[in-house]
Amino acid sequence: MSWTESKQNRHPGNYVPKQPLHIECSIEKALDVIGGKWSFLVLRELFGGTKRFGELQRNISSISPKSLTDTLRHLEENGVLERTAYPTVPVTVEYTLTPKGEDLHRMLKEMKLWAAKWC
Amino acid sequence: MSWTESKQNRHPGNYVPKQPLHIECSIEKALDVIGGKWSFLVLRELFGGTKRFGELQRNISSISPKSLTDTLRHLEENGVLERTAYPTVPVTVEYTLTPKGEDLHRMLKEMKLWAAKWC
DNA sequence: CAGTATCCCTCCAGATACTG
DNA sequence: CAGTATCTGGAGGGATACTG
Repeated sequence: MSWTESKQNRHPGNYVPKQPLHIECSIEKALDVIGGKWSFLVLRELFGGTKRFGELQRNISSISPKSLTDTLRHLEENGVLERTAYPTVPVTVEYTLTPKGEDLHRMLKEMKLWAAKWC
Repeated sequence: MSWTESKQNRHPGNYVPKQPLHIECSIEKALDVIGGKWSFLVLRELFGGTKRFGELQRNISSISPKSLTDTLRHLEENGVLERTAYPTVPVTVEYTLTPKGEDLHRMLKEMKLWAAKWC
């Protein structure tokens, strides 16, 4: 998908950090996961438990199916959620946070605390 | 600046959250501050102390003056850094984190911890 | 030195329509 | 139901040249 590629290009290759590389790389990775336009809204839904495609689409009312798919794929590729398809007719698909995804809660909480304090 | 407006539009108005509004609004605000393409690289420079425009431009080697200006303005508008101009010839301008900006450190640390654990 | 001012162009987001 | 396919506008960002 183009999103992944473009996000990786967000900081052009000729930037050479002077401090240990893993610092900003890891921050960049975290931003890559939650920084997308819809990512944290989807994550927020899933913190409330497993959800299906249609539920997500309804709860995040202005999202298009394309954007939702893109977001879900991106989150899945990053291992923060899991997609499960059941061979019913019609098909049933569920999205659930992985432990890695659940663990994002601490990060988001800090963001919330910061904003609560300063905004 | 168009950036500010566009960022505020990132979540279209017709999305109506079902849980307390301040939760995702605050997360959104935090993301608005650090989520920009260059934001956290600039912030990272400033965590190391006050810097001048030219220093920032040199240290973040691939950034254009336009993008650097945009990023600095955006951060200034959000109150995380302060711009100080000294009437020397030629002009001297310094950028320093505000307490609000310094306080972002906790957030970024959590992001780093998450990535260190899972990536 | 620390920016503006333009131009240009890529490329993603959203809308819409369609389908296994 | 849970997505793809396709088209599109317009913002975002780089390059370059210029300036108080």
